[in-house]
Amino acid sequence: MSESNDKMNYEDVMKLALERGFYFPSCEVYSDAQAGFWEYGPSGVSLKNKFLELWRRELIRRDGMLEIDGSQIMSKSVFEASGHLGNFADPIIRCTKCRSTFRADRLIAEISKIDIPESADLAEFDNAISQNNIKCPKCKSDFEKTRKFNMMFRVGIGPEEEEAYLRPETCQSIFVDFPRLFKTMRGKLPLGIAQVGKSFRNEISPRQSLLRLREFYQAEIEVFCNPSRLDVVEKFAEIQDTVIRVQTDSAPVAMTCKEAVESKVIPNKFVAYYLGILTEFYEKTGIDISKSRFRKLGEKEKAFYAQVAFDFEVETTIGWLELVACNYRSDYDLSSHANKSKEKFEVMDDEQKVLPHVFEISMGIDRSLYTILEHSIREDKENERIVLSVKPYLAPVHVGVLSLVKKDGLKEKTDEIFIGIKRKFDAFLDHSGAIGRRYRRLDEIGAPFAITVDHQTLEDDTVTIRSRDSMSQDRIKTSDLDSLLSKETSFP
RNA sequence: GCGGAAUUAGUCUAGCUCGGUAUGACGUCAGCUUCCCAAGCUGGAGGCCGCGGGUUCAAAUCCCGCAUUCCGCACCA
Repeated sequence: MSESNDKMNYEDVMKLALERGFYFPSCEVYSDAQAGFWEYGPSGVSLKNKFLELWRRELIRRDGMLEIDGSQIMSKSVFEASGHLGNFADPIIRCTKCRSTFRADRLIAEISKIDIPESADLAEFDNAISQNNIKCPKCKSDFEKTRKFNMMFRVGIGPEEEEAYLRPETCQSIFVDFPRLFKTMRGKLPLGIAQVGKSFRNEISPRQSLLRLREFYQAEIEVFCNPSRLDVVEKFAEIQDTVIRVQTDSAPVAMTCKEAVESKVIPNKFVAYYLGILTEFYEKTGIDISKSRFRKLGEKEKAFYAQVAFDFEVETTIGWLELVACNYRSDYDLSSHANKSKEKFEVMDDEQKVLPHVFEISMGIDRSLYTILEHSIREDKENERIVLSVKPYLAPVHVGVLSLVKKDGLKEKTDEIFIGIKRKFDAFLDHSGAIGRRYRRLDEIGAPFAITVDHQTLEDDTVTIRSRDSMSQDRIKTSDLDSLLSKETSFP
């Protein structure tokens, strides 16, 4: 890459997304469209599908995990057991005058130094506020009564509107399905169970398109393990020399997985193994790994169910973005569901009956796709073009099929070549306009190749194939197109 | 949710002060031209000016409400 190739920012990605069909606001023709909902267009869907195929290859198949597809609406009991009905709700207070909203527990703690657990009875907050004479910090007025704001979307099922919820994370189906899956799929610990799907959170202020949505995609992996065998990991050898970047305090430090375990930065080989294969996966997405870190979360930052937590974050032009939450959830989930449902969640491992612990790799797909776009898009000023230099196997379009000119039978020959490859590859046929313009369009959606039919094609059945990044062209036989494209666009 | 700014075609934008149904560019489509990198020529499509209400003979323009977007704050599993 020469120095004229400039990296681009959030605005540039947004513009590309709108103009080229990656993503755009949901319901935009109606004025009552709600914030926090976005649609993927054709280019976005194609990128997402390929990203998920890579995820399946690099994590699911590599580790022999099971993938399921659960319901998005789940019953009240699930979330009573999971703790989301109690803990996913914040006690909030609103000023009667300026209508500013605050977290009741945090404001009380800040002003009067009294710690009230956020799950406490609402009256406790009201009492503390009146006894300590707490007023709105902005306008000094009184507060309304404390109320709970739960970030789950409630839905009513059937004519009686039975209480149920849109899942706030996909993994709860994995936990409740675990006993059946372990039995019927002949499970053995450690066992990874994965799921891709939508989750729903009623965010107070959704922002920045794909980065904080109310309806979003997660790809979650829950690895069930025997907590006494966290350092007995045969596969560890595969990734012991893989370099990961870990940040425990001020700055990320690059180290191999082996070093991370030996220096106790990562608590055990089991966790290190998964952080290792996750890093290898993200390297293959084309995200710049030198701008990544596993940030170890402090006590206050961790989710209510997590014992140890690392966030996989990547630096972008709008700051560090959390792409994956890696949580060691211990037996929090399985024991909660066991207690609530009275089902047995213990399994046999090595002649020992255990209630498995869970290590979770909870990936935000939308944010990952944004980051891939931002790290791939560049302005090639020398050639006056925007190029999306994504990995060929992730490109929304693999190849453009162009006629140099429309006449003299070139159009027909081009159509014929297009028909020959369009089922196997994401190919885009284009006859209209100047050839340079057509190349530019393909550059913007990241098509790694363009094949062009010219007069010589009619004579010797060869075409030129142009590479997106170098703009250089080679002449090849049409009979070699299939094998060349297969090789160049295949997953690593 | 609070404060500030904004919202005009696929994208960017002029017009708003001082009311008379909208400007330009890029893009897009068709044709001509051109055998290789956003060229040129001709022609076309595309806007209830974010939504709703008010004032007025008349509203993109003035007033009110709402929504969305962006920037801060707060929140963020």
